[in-house]
Amino acid sequence: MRQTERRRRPRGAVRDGLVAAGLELARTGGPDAVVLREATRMVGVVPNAAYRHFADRDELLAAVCAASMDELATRMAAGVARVPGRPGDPDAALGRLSAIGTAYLAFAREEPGLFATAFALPQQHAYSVRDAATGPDRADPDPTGAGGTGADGTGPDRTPLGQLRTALDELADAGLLDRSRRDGIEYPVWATVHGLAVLAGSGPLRDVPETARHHLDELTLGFIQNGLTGTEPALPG
Amino acid sequence: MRQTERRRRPRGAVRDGLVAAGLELARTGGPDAVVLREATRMVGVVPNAAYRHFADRDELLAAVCAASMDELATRMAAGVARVPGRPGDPDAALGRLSAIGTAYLAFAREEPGLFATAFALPQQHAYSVRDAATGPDRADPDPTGAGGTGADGTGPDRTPLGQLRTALDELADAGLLDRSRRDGIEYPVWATVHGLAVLAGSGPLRDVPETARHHLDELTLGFIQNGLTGTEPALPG
DNA sequence: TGTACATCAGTGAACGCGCGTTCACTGATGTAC
DNA sequence: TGTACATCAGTGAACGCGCGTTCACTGATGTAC
Repeated sequence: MRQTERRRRPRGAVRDGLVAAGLELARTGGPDAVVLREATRMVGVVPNAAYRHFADRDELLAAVCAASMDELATRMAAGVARVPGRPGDPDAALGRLSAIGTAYLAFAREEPGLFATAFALPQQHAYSVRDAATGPDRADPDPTGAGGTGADGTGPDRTPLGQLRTALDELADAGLLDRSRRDGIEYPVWATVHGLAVLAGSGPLRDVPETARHHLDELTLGFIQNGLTGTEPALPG
Repeated sequence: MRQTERRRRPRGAVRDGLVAAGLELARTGGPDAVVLREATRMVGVVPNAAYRHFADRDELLAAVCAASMDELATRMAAGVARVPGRPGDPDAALGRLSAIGTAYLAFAREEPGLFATAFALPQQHAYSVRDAATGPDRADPDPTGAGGTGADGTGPDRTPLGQLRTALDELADAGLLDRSRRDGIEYPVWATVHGLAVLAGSGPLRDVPETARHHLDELTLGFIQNGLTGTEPALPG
């Protein structure tokens, strides 16, 4: 590979490569590990070449954060899709809500670096999940929490919060969640799962052994279900 | 101040000063802002002087983390102490539990840097809350989550988790929390409050306006109370 | 009570490191006529 | 279809920065006799 190789890469390959490299760095060491020079090294390009594609390091980090969040959303969607049962079926509704929580916790445990990165908003450059989309269109995370189900013409809301809302709507449709309590309930539920993920991932509970960890997961998902429906969850197995 | 000033400081003053300086840095910018050289500058001492008191930067950070956690514990204890009512009184029990959550959320909101630092365990040097104690003795945070109320002869457990356990015990004593559900319930409750603190502090909900933030707080504390006692919390005001 | 000496806690100078970022450049690609 | 030229996307070299950390030192403090 001499100077003939200068422009062999297809359009956008370097940019995509930098984001992919940043994602690998984030996977290993979290957002702080997303080092611009290291990413260019991995792509096989000179450091300042990155500035053809990003204004600065923070903009690269924003892209990596968005990609991490997209990865989480994808895993959650896959977990939900794996649960059989028609909409309106109470068991299916409970199963899908549980799948959402389980996928969230599994991602945090299996990919702690990416999980931390997904929620590490860069200082300067806001990012939307849309930026990370490889598929068609996505909606913004609605950070104001104003509410609604995201049916604003941009397609289903694939963000974690959007998927949670969908599951809670289904729970209400199935008659398991009182309608009067539906409004805004996604935030306490989200907080509970997120809190456990953080405490057990990088927080004071990070050293609990795996069996106890699983127990905490079930205890917490059970607490949520009880808080929503007033019923204890069925014991698995 | 010439060379005569060389050893004017009382014993331990530099070490304490470094931790205090680190705490101020953490208050402003979180754990990453705890820069050894900057702390020595604030104390008015040459950079390598820090190595008389700490093995390396990480050990300084550990002390600052412990001090941050202690600050949180102190605020929680103060909030609980402000609630009147004898032990066993149901209203008082609910009030103290609520005070714990409120103090936790208030600390996260008012001191985001310290809150992040309290939960940013340094890589190498584990810390215990005992390290940060200015008063007599304290118990360790029991990171294994094995359980128990911490009555192991080391005095009352002032850690956040310990205080939460005390409040939940009182709730059970008052008959508001079913004894069969008491065991381990502190973890889902902790996770819920912690999750909201993180999401609203540095997470995707960090830009919600203050009134909505308060609404989220009440919604979440209400979710917890409902999950524990099966009763909706009384509306304030 | 006074002296000798070990220890403690600071100074001064320097190090290597890797980072983000800027500058002037050059060759390859795509477009207009 | 062929040529002229603007733009794009890379190179090469260098910068200043502040960091954590190490070394040899020195003066002040506390202790033993």
